Amino acid sequence: MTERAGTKTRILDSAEKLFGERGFDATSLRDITAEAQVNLAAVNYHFQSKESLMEAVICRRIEPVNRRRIELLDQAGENASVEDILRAFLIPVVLELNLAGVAPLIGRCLADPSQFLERIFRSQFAPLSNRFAEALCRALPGLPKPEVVWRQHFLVGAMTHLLMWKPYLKEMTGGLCDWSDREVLLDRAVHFFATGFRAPVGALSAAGKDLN
Amino acid sequence: MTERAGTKTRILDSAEKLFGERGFDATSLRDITAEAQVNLAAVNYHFQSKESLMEAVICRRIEPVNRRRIELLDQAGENASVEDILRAFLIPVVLELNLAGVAPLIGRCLADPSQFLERIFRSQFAPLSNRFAEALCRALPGLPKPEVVWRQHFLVGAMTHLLMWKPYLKEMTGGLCDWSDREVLLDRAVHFFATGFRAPVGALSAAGKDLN
DNA sequence: GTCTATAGGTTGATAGAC
DNA sequence: GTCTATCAACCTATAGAC
Repeated sequence: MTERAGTKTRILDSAEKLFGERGFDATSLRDITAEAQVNLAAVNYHFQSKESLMEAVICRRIEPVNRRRIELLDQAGENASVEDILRAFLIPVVLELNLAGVAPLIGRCLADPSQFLERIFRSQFAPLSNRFAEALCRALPGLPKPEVVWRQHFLVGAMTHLLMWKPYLKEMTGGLCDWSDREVLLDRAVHFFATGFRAPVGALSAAGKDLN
Repeated sequence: MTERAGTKTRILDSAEKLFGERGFDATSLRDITAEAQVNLAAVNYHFQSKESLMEAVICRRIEPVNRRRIELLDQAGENASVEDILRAFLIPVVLELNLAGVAPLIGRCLADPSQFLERIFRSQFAPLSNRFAEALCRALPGLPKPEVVWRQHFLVGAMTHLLMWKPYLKEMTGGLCDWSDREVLLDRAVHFFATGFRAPVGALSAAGKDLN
């Protein structure tokens, strides 16, 4: 950390930062090498192509996050509550992600449907989603699987949005919301989504019309 | 509709389709003119620049959606329930959006934080968000405003994700989820988020640990 | 491993004929 | 309003010296 990092690492770090800030297509290899203060050709030496670099940048951050999620899910055991499951899913990104630039990057991956990112998604996220869907079905035996998967889709969307707009959130909300206390944010999200997940299926939304 | 639309309209239609499918940066003006079967120079004649075209494409779809949201919110009245408010927010996109290509486009706008789109966001979404935040605060008097805005952030994220991945959702979920019945999807989303919004604040998420 | 130089293609934008 | 032709800038990727 105190020493100047190697060329390969510096390329990954700069690419991570710029991909997260501007998106993949809007970031050129020249932007990256300028930021990393390395030669342009070094990118094609260490990585073969821009796509390979993108994949390396993404997997470097997503793999440990998803490994950790599975680890926490396993720790929660067979009888995990909805809260336990949601915490296992959210803690690695909301609480444990140390580098500020990583959040927007992961958000981009989930927010940019393209042929390339779909491939990444399938290999990195699909198995994870299945594991969590199973756990949620066990914790909520009254809920049909499609309902669980829909609600999981809502959860992933909210988490993605959270990550994507993290740098802009404070000014967007006039200072009302920010990421300064991650533990509170985690509790807030877990509480909100656990309540939603526990909503009994079948009740028409209009049913609440006369409740308040 | 039966007649061949004007050049300007065809450019807007094609740009809308391609921007939604591939994103803004990944779509070139040449892609658009090829799809629209018009000359490249026509873009710079009818619109001044690519950015102006983007703005025109976005505003053409978002303005009526947001106008309709306000209209439905006003119709719901002063004593609107959470469900009423959520329906006013979601109906114009989930139920009333007729063109298939519009959904991914709107998703992109909310999923691509950039200086340019932030400007669009501020002008198109910020006033709307404030109106809905006020309505939600009125419907949920026990909830502090920051909590309402956080939960609104979750809602917008889920809706964005819904729109973005609409074309891929069915295969992503192994056929479990799709947009074929929009009314059911609307009810599902309204019910889920209304339940979440009604969650009493202050309860620690861990409190649910022993509930099931 | 790192550099210079450059190939080969694409981009957004425009000038000027019709 | 619509076209052809073209510009200058940018891109990714690579060849080859050191």
